[in-house]
Amino acid sequence: MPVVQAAKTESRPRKGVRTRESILRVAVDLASVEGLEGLTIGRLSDELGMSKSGLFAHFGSKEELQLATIEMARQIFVEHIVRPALAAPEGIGRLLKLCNGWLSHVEGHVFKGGCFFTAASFEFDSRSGPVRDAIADAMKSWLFILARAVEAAKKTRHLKASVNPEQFAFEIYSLAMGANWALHLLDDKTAMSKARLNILHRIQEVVTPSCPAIKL
Amino acid sequence: MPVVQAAKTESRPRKGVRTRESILRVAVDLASVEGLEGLTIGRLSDELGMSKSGLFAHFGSKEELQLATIEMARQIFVEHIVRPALAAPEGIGRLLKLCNGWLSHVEGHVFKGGCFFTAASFEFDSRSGPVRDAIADAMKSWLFILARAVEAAKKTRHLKASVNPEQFAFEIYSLAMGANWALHLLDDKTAMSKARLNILHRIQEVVTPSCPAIKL
DNA sequence: CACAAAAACGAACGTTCGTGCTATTATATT
DNA sequence: AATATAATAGCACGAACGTTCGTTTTTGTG
Repeated sequence: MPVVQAAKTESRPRKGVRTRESILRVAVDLASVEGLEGLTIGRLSDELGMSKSGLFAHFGSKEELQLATIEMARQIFVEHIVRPALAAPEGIGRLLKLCNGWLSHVEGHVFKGGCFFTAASFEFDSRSGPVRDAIADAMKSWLFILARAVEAAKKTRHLKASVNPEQFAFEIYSLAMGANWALHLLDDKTAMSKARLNILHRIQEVVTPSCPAIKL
Repeated sequence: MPVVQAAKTESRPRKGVRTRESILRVAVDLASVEGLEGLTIGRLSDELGMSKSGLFAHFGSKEELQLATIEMARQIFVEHIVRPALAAPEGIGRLLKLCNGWLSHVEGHVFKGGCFFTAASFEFDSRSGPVRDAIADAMKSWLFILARAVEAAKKTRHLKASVNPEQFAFEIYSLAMGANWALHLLDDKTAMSKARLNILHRIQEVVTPSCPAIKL
């Protein structure tokens, strides 16, 4: 009587989940360039040198593939931007690290085509369904993390008590999105440093006298 | 001997150009929702109750259709946002009218799916070719108009001399894009009024004492 | 090693994509 | 009203889409 074995701790994952993961890593990059709709099963299987049907079996539908791709992008994002920032102690330092991490990941090479979620946001913002919801969810989480960092920086008396965390997080993120836009669409190499100045300036407006010197 | 007749002034345009225009009006709305790649000739011809081939003949290729759609969107944008603002005299008033016009067109119904160009920007920002170039061109024009309005407001002594027009225009536009994003993806009804406050606040930072009271 | 389960494949489905043709209908001008 | 031209429709194409199926290969385990 064959029984599904509960995953042993530390044991090498089954072949299936390993391929699934490698598929999704490529899918994320492909989608960040071509969009989540432009992400095609045929194109993806070509890229990986495997058959369409073999790949397809891992997901069962295109929508499932899209959702899994979003989830993978989310993990990569957390790994590269959120987790490193959480290493810093709460306060202005962590907030700056979040901002800088986000800006770096846009110019850097975490995703091939700039920020995965920004692209996905504008692709699905006028649609409905599970994919759009998943993107919106991820974005709300990110804004929440940013807002919580602002709130914490208020608690450590680095930021003025008058600051509205959600509002402020949103402002900062808007400036960051603008930088992503200018860098990729307008090919403006100076966009990132300008954005760093913009954000720094905006933060500087609301720091308390007791806040240590900041830079990005 | 058939000769191509130069368009008589004030004469009703040929049937061809009339249908072409009505096609493009629908195309703009469709593309603002489904994206410029999602804009499909079959879907578009269905929407208009005409044949694929008949519609196709107007453009000769999908890329031409995309380019024409962008051009039409540009005209609509100018008509609804730029031209009304140019009615106001140079200075802070015109700048505010530009900002307000843009924000209104996002919540309003100029394009079905929010700002056409913002969506197109993020769809094509990692690609290359004529379509991407056309979008980038349109965006540069818009930023230029915005920056020129800032510059003019400096000349009229409404804004401080220290303001960098390009940089400032970019900041304002980033905040506006953020509002578009929050409204449509996060379905945040308060996004627009928040954005108005954000932008107003940012402008207020750089007005001169001689500048009249401003509001958005 | 044997053998069941999992994973990958190859071929084909019906549909839609963009794009050519040719024929027919509508328009505009003499 | 006749006629040349412009506009549209009809049909077909090859390719790619997402998806299904039955078969074969690979993998992990007793």
